[in-house]
Amino acid sequence: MDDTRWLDRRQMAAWVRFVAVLELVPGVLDSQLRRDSGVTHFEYFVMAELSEAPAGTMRMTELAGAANATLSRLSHVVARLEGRGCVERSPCPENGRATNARLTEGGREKMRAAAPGHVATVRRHVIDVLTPEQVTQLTAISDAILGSIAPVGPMAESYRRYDEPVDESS
Amino acid sequence: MDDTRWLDRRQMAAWVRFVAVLELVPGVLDSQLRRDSGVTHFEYFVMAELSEAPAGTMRMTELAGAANATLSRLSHVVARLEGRGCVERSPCPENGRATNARLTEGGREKMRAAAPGHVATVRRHVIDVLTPEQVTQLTAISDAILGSIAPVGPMAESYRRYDEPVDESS
DNA sequence: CGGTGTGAGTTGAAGCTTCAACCGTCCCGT
DNA sequence: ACGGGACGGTTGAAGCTTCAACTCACACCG
Repeated sequence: MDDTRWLDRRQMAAWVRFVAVLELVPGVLDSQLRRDSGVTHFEYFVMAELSEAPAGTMRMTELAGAANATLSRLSHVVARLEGRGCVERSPCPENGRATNARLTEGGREKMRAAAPGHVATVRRHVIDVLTPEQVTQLTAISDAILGSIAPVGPMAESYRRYDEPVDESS
Repeated sequence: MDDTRWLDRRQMAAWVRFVAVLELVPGVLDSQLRRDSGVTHFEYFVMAELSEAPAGTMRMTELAGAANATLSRLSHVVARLEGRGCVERSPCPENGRATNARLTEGGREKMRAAAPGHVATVRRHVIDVLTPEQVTQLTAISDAILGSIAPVGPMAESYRRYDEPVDESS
């Protein structure tokens, strides 16, 4: 009847902590950004992706992939950002059903203002509390987890963006 | 002016993936549980904590700590669970301002039904895609991150619950 | 052409979380 | 004994995400 393979102690130890991280970290990121810059972490991340794209422009679907979000969620968020003048939408000339989102100068300015505080938060709570080896381990662990979630997802490639130009293992 | 220490390539590689994990994993947990058992992951987790407490009972504040949530969020969720007959609330006899939450038999039944599918999901997307060493690494990494978020939080201790020894008494 | 199907986005409602204000209880100093 | 805090919890509104339905455009088949 019950052939469930339950988690053993070591696995539970990892899982309860990981769940806590999943619950708490987003809140920390959000509250720092909202308090200091009036944006959510997701809004920030979306604008960050746009800011790295050529001409600050991306198709909605592509942007959704890059931001790990559904098209619906992205659509709502971009609508909000557009209302605040951070982003502009325009129909894609080549493809009548597609929409392009572009980061405005105002949006770029907001990013410049928000970035230092955000990076500091990321360091304080994640990067700087880990050893360099742990940072590497976190990359591998995240890759493994993501691989099981988005087997051949459209974004699989996009994570590699910051990988070592010259692959040298230690 | 700008003395921000930006993230280097290795750090960015870790961060973008970690952000993706933070965005995607909760959705996976939620949708499996909602589809198969009609509960959110947070509801499940709250009931799981209750189910391990003596008499299936905990004070709201204690439960909030165990579930990594604010009291407000917990209060809303427990109200929902109470409406569905999974949990019961009663004023704490010893302390007039405290409230006890207790898992009902119905709630316990729901847990029994939901647990196998949930554990399978946790394995499929997290535990089983990692090597045993990575599971250990994830524990340490999560601990480090949590330590920077809840410096001396009330829960700091509760994560240790599943640590090594078999010294569990009830 | 017309028809069916799929891709790209948008929208509105419903649900959950967050935020701030609030109420009752307990503790403590005077 | 009493008035101010602090503690424990609840509540309602506002905000964000999810879900399902819907629109419009391209594509391909006959």
